Amino acid sequence: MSLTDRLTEGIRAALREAGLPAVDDCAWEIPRQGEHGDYATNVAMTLARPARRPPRQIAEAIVAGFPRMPEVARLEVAGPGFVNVFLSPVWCAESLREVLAAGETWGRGDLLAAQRVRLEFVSANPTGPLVIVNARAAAIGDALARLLRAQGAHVTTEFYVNDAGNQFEALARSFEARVRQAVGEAAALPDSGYPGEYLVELARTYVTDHHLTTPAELAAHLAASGERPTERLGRWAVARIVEGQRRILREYGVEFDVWTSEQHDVRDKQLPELVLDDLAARGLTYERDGALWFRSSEIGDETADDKDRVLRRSSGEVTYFGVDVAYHHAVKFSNADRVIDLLGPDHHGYVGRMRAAMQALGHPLEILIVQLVTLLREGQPVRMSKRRGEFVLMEELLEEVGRDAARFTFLTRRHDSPLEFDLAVATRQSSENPVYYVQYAHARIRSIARQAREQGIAIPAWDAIDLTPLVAPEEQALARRLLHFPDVVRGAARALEPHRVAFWLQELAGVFHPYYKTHRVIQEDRRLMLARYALCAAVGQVIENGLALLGVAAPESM
RNA sequence: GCGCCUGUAGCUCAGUCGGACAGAGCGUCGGACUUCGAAUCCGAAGGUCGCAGGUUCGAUCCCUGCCAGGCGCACCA
Repeated sequence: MSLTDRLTEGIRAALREAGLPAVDDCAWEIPRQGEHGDYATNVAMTLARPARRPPRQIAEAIVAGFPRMPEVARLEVAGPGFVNVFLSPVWCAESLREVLAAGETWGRGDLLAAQRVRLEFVSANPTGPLVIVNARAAAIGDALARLLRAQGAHVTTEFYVNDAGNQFEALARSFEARVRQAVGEAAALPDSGYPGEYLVELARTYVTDHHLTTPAELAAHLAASGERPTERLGRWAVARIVEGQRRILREYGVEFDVWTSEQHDVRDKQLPELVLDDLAARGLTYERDGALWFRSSEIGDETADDKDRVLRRSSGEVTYFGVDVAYHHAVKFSNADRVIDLLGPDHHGYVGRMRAAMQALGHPLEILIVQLVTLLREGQPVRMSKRRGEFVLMEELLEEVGRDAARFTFLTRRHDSPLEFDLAVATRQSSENPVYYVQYAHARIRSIARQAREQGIAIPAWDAIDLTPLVAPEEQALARRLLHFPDVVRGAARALEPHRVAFWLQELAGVFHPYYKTHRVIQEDRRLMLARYALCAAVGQVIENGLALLGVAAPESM
């Protein structure tokens, strides 16, 4: 049971004692002002109406009837009726033992125990290299997976490769034109093609790999395969592009459990036809103008769609929407209790119909929109458009800014807030980036351990260390802050907001650095030294745990 | 026209379930290295929380309207 749970029990006991109405839960907040205590609750104010008594009077009764607990030094009534709790300094110092004993598990919880979660993110189209917004989605998605796992969830991460339909056709035809050009043939890009330079390079690789130098050789080569040339070339290009995306993500520290091919795993298995029949049997569709429509506008709550959507075109081809509905129903929800999709901002017009379809099928789909990244270089906007072939690659971001700094930067913003990212500024300031502030605190702590080893100082087991010398305000502040960590992780997991962890780590480092500056660990007073050593070890452990949740390294030295 | 997101310090952004005096980083200005790492620390300046109403003990937060910026509104994906 966590500290706040125990405090809530104390409140409930006090309410019983005073004959006041019971409460299920109790909102504990950490006051900004130190003089308002370590924890505060407004429970007396919320009880004022049902109990028909003034809030301050209720608060007085709570304070009078609160049971004695080793955690709590004293309580007081403040302001309009807050109950402020002051923790016992001795108990706070002792609580470090719990952090040290828990080690890398400190911060984990069971909020989502045994829950099966399917989490899809990035899922960039296989029409070119990954760009900045993909890096943002990857950082957020990966951190979410780690957060949910830390709360006991079984998470399956997925990258969905949209290698079918019109988009694939456009890519395949563009690539075919580039290959033909590469052997000297006069071939024009299709109107809706992709003009980017990368396809030119990829075509060059293709003809080199296959030892093709003339149009005649290319023609013979394509004829020999027996496949439709566009199809063959398109498949080859997609495989190469997806492999490139996977490689960059791996360098970024992001690995997916499942890579799904729309062509092989969905269309070839006839899932759309099966699910569309199922939808029709449930009366959720109708035919009009030769097409099959989904009754989006009639289904679901007020957040649902405002018009009906086509599932199967009059040509007989299933739409992207139809395929997606089928895949979510037949695969994702059949293997998971929760499905979370991270989508790009260009998809938010799509959310309504998808949510309506999932509601109709009884599936609680959760969709997070990762907002746009506006890329700047020296304050000037950089257009990101695959169609114009003018964009900044995720690979360049990793080279210029680095993996840890990039990930941390993305994780210090809410996912639904548009982000401005100035490459030049990020590069110039990289040594002052907040991520290094946090990492540096960790490296300093490890440095203390190295120093102790070099000086031959023996560190006993944590149990054998007396922690009562930790009475300085800075030491108490650090110990109390470490107690918050499990609550922070739980809150971030519940809200699906990893940025809370990133901000909290900066605050922790912001308390540690001044402490380090003014309080020496290694010193003559052995009792004090060991107590401080244990405190620093606990801080280092929590920084490591927090950074691990974000997929950022906790270096031994920098 | 309709829908979604956003509007908080010069810039980039936090602000939990409505709570006490509005927060950080960067930038600016002024200081601190013979002691475990100066990627650090100490101090200062910097605010009409877009605007106007409403709800209530209390609103940056919830509701309504307006203004501004971004994005989306296909038998595309």
